[in-house]
Amino acid sequence: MDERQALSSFAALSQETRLAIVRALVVAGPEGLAAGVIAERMGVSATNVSFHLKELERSGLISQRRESRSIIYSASYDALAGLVKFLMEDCCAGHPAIRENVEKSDGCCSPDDEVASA
Amino acid sequence: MDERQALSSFAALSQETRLAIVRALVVAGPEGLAAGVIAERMGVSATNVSFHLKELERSGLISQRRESRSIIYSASYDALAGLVKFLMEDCCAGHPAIRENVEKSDGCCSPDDEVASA
DNA sequence: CCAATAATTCAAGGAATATTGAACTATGGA
DNA sequence: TCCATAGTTCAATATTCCTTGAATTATTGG
Repeated sequence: MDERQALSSFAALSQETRLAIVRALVVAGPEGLAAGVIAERMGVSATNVSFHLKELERSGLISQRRESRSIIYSASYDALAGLVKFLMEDCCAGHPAIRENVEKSDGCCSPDDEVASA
Repeated sequence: MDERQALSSFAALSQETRLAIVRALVVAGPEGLAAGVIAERMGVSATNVSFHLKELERSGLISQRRESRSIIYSASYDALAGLVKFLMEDCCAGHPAIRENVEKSDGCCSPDDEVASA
């Protein structure tokens, strides 16, 4: 992930609706969600969700595919992982202690926990 | 780190000058850098750097202290670590594989490498 | 106290983003 | 073919963000 991409990703994630969309898509997994479903869940208009989805796609955080009448969006795990890495590298540049801090207090998921489901 | 803080942090990091400032401050360490030094390094006016520093402080990513005539800014490692964690949790919410991916390809710094310098 | 240094705040203009409704495109079924 | 469904694109407006120069505040040295 180069700086331009990171800047664009941060911008994409700095908007409430878009952050919520990314979260929903990450939870949804590779199957993704149709634009209409996303709009409904977020409580925004079709026009508006379309605008935000385009922004997210432009930054590379999500991708789309057509499936019959629907357009299905899904999270780009590579891009998300790349962004985390970018942030970590910036942190570590100064003080490795941060990295430790992140890993120690990680209440998210342990590496060997649910890997079977991937 | 709650959502509001994350949104604000992403917004702060989505601007070229501000991202460069954070990087410089992370490298500078706890001693930090004076506003004037930052302005000079970034090649922007005093007014402009002041604006961006205020934005960064508002989001909690940096903090300031006065030292004689200068105002010294330094990175908030806690906030940065919190942001990394926030992102990781969003990732992991869907697929733990991402976390593995981040850790595997991390060419940044190993936990027991430079910790002595902290 | 006065001048110099270091920075911030204010106000104004310009640029980029976000929101909305109307018009348009693509797909699938009767 | 015609219609309904699912989305997008367009154009206009509103809002927020960025930049700049001028004025202001805080600190130190003479």
